Amino acid sequence: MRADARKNREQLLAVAGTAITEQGVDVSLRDIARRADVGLATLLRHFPTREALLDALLRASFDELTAEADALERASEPGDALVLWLRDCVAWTTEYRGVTVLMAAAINDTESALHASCVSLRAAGARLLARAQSAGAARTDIDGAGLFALVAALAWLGDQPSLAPRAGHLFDLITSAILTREESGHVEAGRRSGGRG
Amino acid sequence: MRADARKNREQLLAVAGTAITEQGVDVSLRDIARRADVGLATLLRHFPTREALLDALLRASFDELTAEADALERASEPGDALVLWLRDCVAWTTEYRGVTVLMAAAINDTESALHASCVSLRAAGARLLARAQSAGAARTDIDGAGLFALVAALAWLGDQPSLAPRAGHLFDLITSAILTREESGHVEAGRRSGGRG
DNA sequence: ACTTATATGGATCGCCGATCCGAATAAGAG
DNA sequence: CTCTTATTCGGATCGGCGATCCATATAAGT
Repeated sequence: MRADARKNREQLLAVAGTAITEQGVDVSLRDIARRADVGLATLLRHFPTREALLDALLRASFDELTAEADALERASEPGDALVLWLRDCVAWTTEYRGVTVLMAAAINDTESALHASCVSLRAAGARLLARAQSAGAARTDIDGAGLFALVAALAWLGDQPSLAPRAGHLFDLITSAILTREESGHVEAGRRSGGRG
Repeated sequence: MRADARKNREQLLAVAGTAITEQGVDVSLRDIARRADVGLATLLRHFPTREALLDALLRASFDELTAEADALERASEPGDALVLWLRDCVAWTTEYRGVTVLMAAAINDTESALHASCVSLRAAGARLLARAQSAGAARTDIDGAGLFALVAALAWLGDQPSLAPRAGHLFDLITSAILTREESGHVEAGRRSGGRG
């Protein structure tokens, strides 16, 4: 890639990060281009769609989340690991207002630039879930796709200003519904209705 | 109101109903105006915002839902009444793709034309919830606003094509988490994991 | 220094909702 | 039935959006 192209690309990503943090993922692409001292056409050449821009911007975060899932899978009790990871996923989305809707659209759209990242995330969650289920810590009538949907719904709640105040409480309600209290031996791991910051 | 104005208003509502059923609540207002053989300005004079149009279009449905809540409150077991009503609320939103987001925005926005309808709906749910809680059929760590948020999240799930297939199952999961199995006598009322079809 | 492949961004397109205002017209008075 | 008037209408226009085109500018290699 030519040097000026690389510079513009990086400048665009930096500006996009700021703009999206400030205004959410629906921020005007024209605005981002302006703030990056670049033409709209240049932005769109580097990132043909809003999803492509987001993918470039969030891939690191996605990787962190899946890496964290792996770490928790090795280090924590199955039930704990699952709930802690879900909590972090939901908390992460709050940094990027509106990203949940795009992810929900991307998970079944192989054309979307966000598709692969979303699939990876779902897979990471599915592993933690399966482990918890094997340990008898989570109910077995749910799978990775169901878990993804549940997390998406909770993340969406956090995105709606009027509903966000209840999001933490409803997170606890839903996660304790996932963590079985019937078959598991170590029930206490599931009763973490502490806080969620 | 002048006769031609009334006629246009009714024509607009009829066309809007069709268009929204076909394309969701984000359908172009210009499109609605065109299909109603009316200028865009005329549509916007009758309904200054998208919310105003929707309120006029959906008020009857809102009233039906609150009336149904009253009926269930008189006729059914507290737990049953709550869950049946919640199911109907979620099912209703599926007829108007995208309406959930607007309702979530309206519930705390006194300026929105949908505000009053949303508040009424929340109040109806709160009554059913309080009754179930008094009967020991529902957990007491949730209130009307929490219930509204939960229903909104479930409705939103149904709106996302990729997540909708899980919406029914997750509805059962969440409602059975609301219905307490600890303090209530008639547990069976809560185990309605039948269909949601 | 010159050539060439690459990258740029202004201009333009079709779309959106919001608003303005002269033209059309329904409704009431004489 | 005619005339007046207040109401309503809708074409035109505005600013903003993302998508696309293409003449210009420039980095990189000879």
